[in-house]
Amino acid sequence: MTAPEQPPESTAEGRRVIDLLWNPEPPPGSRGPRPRLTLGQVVEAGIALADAAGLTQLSMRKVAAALDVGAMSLYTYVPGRDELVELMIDTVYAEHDRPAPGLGWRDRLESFVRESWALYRRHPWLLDHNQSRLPLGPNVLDVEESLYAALAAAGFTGADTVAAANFVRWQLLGAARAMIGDEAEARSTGVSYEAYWGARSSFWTTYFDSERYPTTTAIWEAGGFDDASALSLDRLLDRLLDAVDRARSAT
Amino acid sequence: MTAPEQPPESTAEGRRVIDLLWNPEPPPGSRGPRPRLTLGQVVEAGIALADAAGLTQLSMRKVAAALDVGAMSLYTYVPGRDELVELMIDTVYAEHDRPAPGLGWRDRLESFVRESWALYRRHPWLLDHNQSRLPLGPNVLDVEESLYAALAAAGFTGADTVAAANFVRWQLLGAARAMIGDEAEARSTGVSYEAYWGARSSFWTTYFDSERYPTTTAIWEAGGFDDASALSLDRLLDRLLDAVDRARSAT
DNA sequence: GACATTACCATACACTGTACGGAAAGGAGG
DNA sequence: CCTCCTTTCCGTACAGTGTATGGTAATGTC
Repeated sequence: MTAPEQPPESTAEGRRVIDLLWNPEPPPGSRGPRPRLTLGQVVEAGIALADAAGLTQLSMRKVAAALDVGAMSLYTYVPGRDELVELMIDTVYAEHDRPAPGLGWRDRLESFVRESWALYRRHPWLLDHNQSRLPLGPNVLDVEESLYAALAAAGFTGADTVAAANFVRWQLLGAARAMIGDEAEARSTGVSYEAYWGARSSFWTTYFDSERYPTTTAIWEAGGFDDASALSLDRLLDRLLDAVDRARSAT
Repeated sequence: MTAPEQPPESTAEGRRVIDLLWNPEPPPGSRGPRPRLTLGQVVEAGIALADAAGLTQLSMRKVAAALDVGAMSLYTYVPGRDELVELMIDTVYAEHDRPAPGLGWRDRLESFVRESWALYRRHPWLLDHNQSRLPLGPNVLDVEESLYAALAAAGFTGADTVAAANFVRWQLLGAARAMIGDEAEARSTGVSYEAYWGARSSFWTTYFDSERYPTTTAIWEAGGFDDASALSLDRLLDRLLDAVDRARSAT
C-alpha cells in the first residue's frame, strides 16, 4: 500500500557478504548515532584472535570483548560468524604478494608458492577452512589471477590452466596442512609432535605388527619417515616446478 | 599402603583410544550390570548420523538418542567425541578394498585411488577431518600399507615412497574435497552448486572487472571453468598415474 | 546377605551462534 | 525547539554443544 518494498540495500543487515567484501566502507547513512567501530576493526580483531588461538576459539563474544563491545553489536557490522571468517580470509590475502609480471613462469610460480606458504604460516587457521569455496573477494581473486597468469606464461591455456592450478594448490595445501597445521595444532593444544607420538609410543611395541605392515616397516627402517627433511618447502618446490614443467611440455 | 596404584587399565575410562582401536571388545569384566550396548553399536550409530547429516551434526546427544540411551551413557564406551570420530574413521576404512598383490603397480594404484574415491563418496565427512593425523587404527594402517606396497612395486624406496604417497594422497584429497565436498555441502545445506553461484551472479555483473583479472577472464571465455569434465575422476587418474610414472623413471 | 564393581544417567556448568525487542543517539523536517 | 525516523548498541533468552560430578541400581564374588 505504501512505499515499494525494495530490499533495504543500505542497511547493515541487508548487505550480503559480497558487498562487504567489495565495498567495505560505504558512505555513512547520516541518520543514526555514530558507529563506534568500523568493519575493518571487527575483521582485524577476528584475525588477531584466530592467529593467537585458532578458528575454533574464534567466537563472536570473544571478538566483541576484544573490542570492548557487546556481543550482539557485531551483527551491526557483519551478518554472522561465517561471513566474518570470509572477510578475515580475504583481508589476510592482501598480504600475499603478487610476483612482478616481468619474471619467467618458474620464478613467478616459485614466488607464488613461497608467498602462500608464508601466509599459511602467519595464519594457520586458513588451513582449517575448506579451500574449495574461497570467498569471492578482491584479494583472493588477485592471488588466483596471479597464479593463472604465471601458468599462462608457462604456456597453459583454457582448462589446462585450471588443471595445473589445481595441481599446484592441492600439493601446496596438502604439504602445508601436514607441516604447518601440525605445528599450529601443537601450539594451540600444547601437545607437541614429539609428545603426541611419545604418548603413542606404547602402540609401536604393543600393537604394531611388522609382518602385517612389511612395506611400512621397510620404509621406517630405511629412515623414510624421518620427515623434517622430506617435508621441507624447498623439496616440495623442486618437485612441484619439475612436475609443472613436464606437464607443460606434454601438452 | 594397600594395593599398588596401577592405572585402571581394564576400566572403560582408563582405556585410551589406541586400545579401543586395536582391542575393541575386551573380555567382559564380570562384575557389574550387563552393558546394554557394544562399542561397535555406538560407532555405527555415529557413522550413520555423520553419513546422513555431516560431522557438524554429530553430537553425543543425538548418537545417544539414536541408540535410545542417555547422553552420558556413551562415555562408558568412548572417552569423548574426538575419540568417537577416530573410531568411526578406522571403522569405515575397513570398507577400503586392498588390491590383489599380484597386479602391477599401475593397476594397484588405480584401484587404490578408485577405492578411496568411493569411500569419500559414501562418507563425505571423512573430508572434513584433517587427514594429516589419521587415527593409528588397524584398518587405516592396512590402507596405508597397500598404498606404500603399490608404490614399492613401482620401484620407489625409502623417503621417495613417502613423497610419492603424499603426492597421491594430496591430489586425491584436493580433488575429492572440490567435488564430493561440494556435493555433500549442497546436500546438507540445501544450497546447490547452481543456486550458490546463481545467488552470486550479481557479483559478476556488479563487481567483477575483466581488466583487473585478464587471465581469469580469458580462461572463462575459453570454457576452462566448465568443470564437470575437467574434474572427473578418470581425468584425475590419468594425470596421477602419468605423474607417478614420470617420477618413477626420474629417480 | 554383604560388599565391590560397574553401567546408566539426571543434573549442571560453561560455552556457542543468534533471534528478538527495547533503549538511546543523532540528523532531518516541521 | 520539538518531533520523527533511522540506526547503533546490546540485555536477555533460546536452543544447542561437550562433559564433570555424583547418585542409583544392577550384578557378580565372597
